[in-house]
Amino acid sequence: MISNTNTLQEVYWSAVEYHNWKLHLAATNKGLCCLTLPNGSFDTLAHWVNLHIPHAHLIEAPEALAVYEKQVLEYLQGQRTTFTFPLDFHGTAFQVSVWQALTRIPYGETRSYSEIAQVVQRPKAIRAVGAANGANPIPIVVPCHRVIGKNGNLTGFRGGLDIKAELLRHEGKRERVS
Amino acid sequence: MISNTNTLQEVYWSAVEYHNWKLHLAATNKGLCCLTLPNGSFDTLAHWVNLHIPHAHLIEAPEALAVYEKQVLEYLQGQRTTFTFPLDFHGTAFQVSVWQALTRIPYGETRSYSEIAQVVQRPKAIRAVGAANGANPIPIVVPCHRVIGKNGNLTGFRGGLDIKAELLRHEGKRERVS
DNA sequence: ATGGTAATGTCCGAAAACCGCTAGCAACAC
DNA sequence: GTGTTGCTAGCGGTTTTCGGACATTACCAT
Repeated sequence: MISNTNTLQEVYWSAVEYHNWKLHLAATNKGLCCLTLPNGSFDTLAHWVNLHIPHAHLIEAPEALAVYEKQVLEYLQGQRTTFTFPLDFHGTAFQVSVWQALTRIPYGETRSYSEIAQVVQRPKAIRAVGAANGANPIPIVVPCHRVIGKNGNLTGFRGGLDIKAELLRHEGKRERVS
Repeated sequence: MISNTNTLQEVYWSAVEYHNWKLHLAATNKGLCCLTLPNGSFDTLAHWVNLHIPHAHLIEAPEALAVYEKQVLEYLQGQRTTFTFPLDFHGTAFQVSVWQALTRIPYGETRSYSEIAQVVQRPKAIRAVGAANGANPIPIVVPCHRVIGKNGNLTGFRGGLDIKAELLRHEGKRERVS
C-alpha cells in the first residue's frame, strides 16, 4: 500500500553491552517498545519497528534511552527485581492483555501457559498465549521467560532456550528440562 | 492492531450539494483524498477513510475543503475543465499509476481500458486497469468516467452507469450504450 | 504410559475468486 | 460477402479464503 501522507513517528534506539551480551533497545516518547536479545541485531530491531510502527523514523539517541539501559543493566547485575519505566506496547488487543499479565508475575516465580490464559479471561486460549509470548517485543522487562509448561518444562523461548534457562537461574530458579 | 502510540492523522471532510446531487469530500493536509458520488453517503466516506488511512481522525471542516468544493462546483456548472489542487492518493503502486494516468486524459475525450494499460506499461493488465478504475477514490476529479470499452460501450461505473453517461454528456460526448 | 484430538489467536503462504476487458472465432442474418 | 451477436479463453492486480504452524493443555481411548 502506497500512501502519500507521511505521519512520521520518531523512534529512538541504542545498544547496550553486558559481559558478552549485546542488547538493542527502542523507545517512543511513550515508553520502551522493543528490546532484542543476544541472538538479535540492530537489523532485528529495525525490522520489528518497520513492521509495527508504520512510518517510523529510527534515531540513534542513547541519552533518550538512559533510563531504560540503566534499569536493565541493574537487573542483569542482580541489583534490581522490578522495572519502573513506562512501556509502549504495539500488538493486538489479545497480545497486549497477555503482555500486561506477564508484567504481574513476580521476580523469581513462574506461571504456566494455562494460568496466564485464565488471567486474561480466555481459559481455552492456551496455545494462543504461547504465540503471544513468542511475539513479546520486550523480553526480560516483560518476563515471558517466567512462563513455562505446566509440567515444569521450559518448552520454548524466542531467544533460545539456553537464555531462558539462564534468566530463570539468575532469578534463583532451577530449571527442569524433562 | 492496537498501538499505544497514537499517530493521529487528521482527515477533514465536508459535504456539498449541486441540484439534487450530494457529494462528500475528504482531504488530508496533502490534498484531496476521497470524493463520494450521489449514490454514496457520509458512511461511504468514513468507511473508505477507515480502510485506507489507519488511525485517522475525521474532522468536519468545510473551511479546509473550500478550494476543493469550489473547483468541483465550477466543473459541475460547466465553468471549469481542469483541476489545479493537489491530490493525496492512497492505494497500491499499480493503482496510483493508473489514477495518475487518468488525470492526463483531457476534458471531453475518452480512452479505452487497453489504452490506459499501455500508458502504465502493463499492456496486458487490462482487466486490472478496470479494477483499479473501480477503486478510484476520487471520481470526477480523477476522470475514470472517461475510460470506456474499446468498442465504445460505457461498460461500467461504480456510481451507476447513468452518472457516467451524464458526466460524459456534460463534457460534450454522446454515449453509445450498445 | 501413550497417543490422538480439540480448542485459540495470530501470522503466513498458497490458491481461488473477482473484476468497469479484449481478441478471436463460430453462427447466423441479410 | 458483410455485419452482428455471442461465446470463450486468457490476461493481471487485488481481495478473500483456507489451511497449517506455533513457546499448550485436558481429556479420552487404547
